[in-house]
Amino acid sequence: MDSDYGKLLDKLDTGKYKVTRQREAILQVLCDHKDEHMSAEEIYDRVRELYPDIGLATIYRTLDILTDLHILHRMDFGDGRARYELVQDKPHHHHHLICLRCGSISEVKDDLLYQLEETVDREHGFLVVDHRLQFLGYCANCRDFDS
Amino acid sequence: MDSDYGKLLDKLDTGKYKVTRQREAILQVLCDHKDEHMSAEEIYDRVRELYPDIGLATIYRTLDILTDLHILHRMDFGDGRARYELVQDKPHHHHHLICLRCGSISEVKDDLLYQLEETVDREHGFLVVDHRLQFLGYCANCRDFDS
DNA sequence: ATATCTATTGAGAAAGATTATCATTGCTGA
DNA sequence: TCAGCAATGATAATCTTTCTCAATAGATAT
Repeated sequence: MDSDYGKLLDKLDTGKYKVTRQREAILQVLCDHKDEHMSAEEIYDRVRELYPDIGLATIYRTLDILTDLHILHRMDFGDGRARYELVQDKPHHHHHLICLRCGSISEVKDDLLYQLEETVDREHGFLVVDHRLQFLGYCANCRDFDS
Repeated sequence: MDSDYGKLLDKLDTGKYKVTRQREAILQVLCDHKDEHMSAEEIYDRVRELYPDIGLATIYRTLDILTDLHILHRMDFGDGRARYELVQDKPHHHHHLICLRCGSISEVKDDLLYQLEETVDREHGFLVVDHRLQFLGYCANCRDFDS
């Protein structure tokens, strides 16, 4: 485990921000659901099991902070709400498979895009710092259904 | 020109939908600004120059229809609003370069992703029907600035 | 042309996610 | 203990998009 609860706490506790019980609870939830791509609302629901009186605004504020600290990645899958994912220590580039039927989101590892980024730099003078690649289609469970 | 105003009108006039003056004005604007990636609000502002009394709801409704008819592509660049692009006759796959400084959006043609889609099918059983690829970085004009 | 039948429209309300406001709470350090 | 200040919770506000509904306008038959 390269980003368990203890390490996340350390990343947050750098003097700039206080380690409060609300923030601890949020980190705990993120850590317990590493592989899901939760929305703010989903995180909110789960944090309230640990800290029932937390406010939604605190969730949003904390997610902003964690994103600034590069503890979290904010992603947009086009469903009208942001989703969050823990940043891994080794920045393994991966892409997302979004099922158009059941909405499931899974991942593919891949680094094939480096050559493409070079082309973009060379031919368009565009300096790439990040990319987003999403495949839309039907997952293994859904591809054999009609509708 | 493979998708000028006349052709667009024909695509809309298939019996399922009526060709109204509002819809004509919207098609005109889309046609006159082919290479921009306009939001609904931007389209609204431009259509009002041709048809001042049009309502915003009509813009949204028409963009929905045009998207259903595959005349338009709805895209999400993560800035909190949908953007639209005319579908070209030949489906040349292209990706978007989004400048983090000035917000400009330009395009790269590329088909390098086919092999990746095959891999995704073979190794994950995921049937790809579309993809979204966006590069984030700094365009030629902005890459030499500090902030 | 006229009447008729619907699809379409415009205005405004409503929804849903996110951000801003502000009084209150609770650390922290002298 | 007290002062100072970051953090919090409740709620209002914002922003894009969708919904509702009465009024309008296009197409067709007369």
